[in-house]
Amino acid sequence: MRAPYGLPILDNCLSCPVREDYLFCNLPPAAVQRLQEIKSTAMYPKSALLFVEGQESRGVFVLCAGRVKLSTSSSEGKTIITKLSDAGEVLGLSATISNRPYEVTAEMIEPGQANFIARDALLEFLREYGDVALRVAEQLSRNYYAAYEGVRTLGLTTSPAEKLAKLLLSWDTGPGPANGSSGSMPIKLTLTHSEIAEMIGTTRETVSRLFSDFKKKELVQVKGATLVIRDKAALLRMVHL
Amino acid sequence: MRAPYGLPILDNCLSCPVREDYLFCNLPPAAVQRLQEIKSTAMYPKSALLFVEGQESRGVFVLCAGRVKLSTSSSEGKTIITKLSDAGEVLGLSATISNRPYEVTAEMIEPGQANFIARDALLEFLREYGDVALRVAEQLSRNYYAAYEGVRTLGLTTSPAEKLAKLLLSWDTGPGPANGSSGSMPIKLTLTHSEIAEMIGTTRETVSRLFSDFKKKELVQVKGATLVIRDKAALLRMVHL
DNA sequence: GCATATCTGTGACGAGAATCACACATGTGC
DNA sequence: GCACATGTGTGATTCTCGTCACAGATATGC
Repeated sequence: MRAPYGLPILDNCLSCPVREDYLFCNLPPAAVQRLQEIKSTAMYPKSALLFVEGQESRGVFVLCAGRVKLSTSSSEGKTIITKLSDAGEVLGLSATISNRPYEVTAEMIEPGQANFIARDALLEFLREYGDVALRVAEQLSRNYYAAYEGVRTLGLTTSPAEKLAKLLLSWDTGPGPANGSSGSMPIKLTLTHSEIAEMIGTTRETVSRLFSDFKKKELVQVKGATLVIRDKAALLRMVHL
Repeated sequence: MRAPYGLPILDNCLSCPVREDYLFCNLPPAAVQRLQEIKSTAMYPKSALLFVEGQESRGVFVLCAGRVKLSTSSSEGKTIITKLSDAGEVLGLSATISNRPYEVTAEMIEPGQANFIARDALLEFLREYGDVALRVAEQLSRNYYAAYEGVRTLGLTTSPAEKLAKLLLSWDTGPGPANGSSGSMPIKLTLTHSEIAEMIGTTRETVSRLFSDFKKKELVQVKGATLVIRDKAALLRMVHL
């Protein structure tokens, strides 16, 4: 097995490297064995498409390494990014389970690796391991809540400034929720301004201007692709959800 | 048993008056019997609240008669209506199943009747009747798709005019999808302009002006609380999703 | 049927974001 | 290291839509 795109192949890709509460984690050994049999692993370069909006759903992808952006577009070419997914997440689940076309497009934003599980094999697997089916229900419920949060953000937020503040805060992996004060961990900016605009439903220029504003007001600090939140409290004050 | 609010009590409230594909329809007799035992029925006047956003979830409501609006608000008082529910629908399912607080507020917009099923009884019932649990998963998936559609509408639609056109079309129960021509069934307007504004994320004044525009352009015709779509094709042309 | 509350229509005005245009910076591949 | 593609910053301009204000129209309750 080759390892294209300069990445080592991960053999333990289903062994839940990050968190313990992912869909296929902590399963009985027999189930894990079965999963290993029905999955197929592939490497993907940056900007590879795992699946495309409207395409007949074939199965689910379990992301092992790399990051994925999920997006949807109007016929007029306007695009919104609905979610960024990290290693461990399962993509295409709702569409596969309910046998509808993929509702979003999944594109790698950095090179990575994913396991594919075809629908038929997955359904059979779920029939065999009932408790995993329950996990699927929970995951679907999480999907719903995530989409619902999107509705709240898009529907209740007035200004692009507020949306950007909310987005930056959602990226913040600070020292804990109770710490409303200033400093925070640096954030690696993997998205372009255009993509950020697509996440908050505004234009690229507006995002540029907002970053200028935020820097001027010393809310954030940007150095290359690294962003540091300097005044988390002020950002929180901007968000009225 | 009294019948307040001038409405007769519906005894066959779980017998699926409208469609056959609702959650608790076409169940085996034993399951129906069990449901009858664990449900409790109540009448509600207009603007009664079945449950409130943020409130600890107690169980689900099966709407028998009347209509309900589901909404969520920001701390600043801005409100969006996420959905209007009709008789037959199950309210509060996601929150109850995943044991989270209700994510929306459910308010009667006309007097009606609903069956309440407490969480514990529901979960026990689902454990006993596994195929109903599957139906629940399907319903959750539908909830997800509905919320996802909301994201698309709010995120990809540019103008309030387009959103209103889309909303009116969604209310249209015309002679079939293939008929893109003019005439359509009259629509009973149950919402105020303020509420319509809350559905499409704009202001009351803008909705008023849009209706004026639409009337002037002979897209629609309004007489009292009755709205008729006169030029469906033109409305469709306005919607670019 | 009258009084009061709620809803609707419209004008004037201004803030703020989209659009267009272009210069400059930063990558990326060869 | 150079050329080209991609990304970023910023001005000038336009225009939509939110806000405020108020008058008239409908409901609603007593």
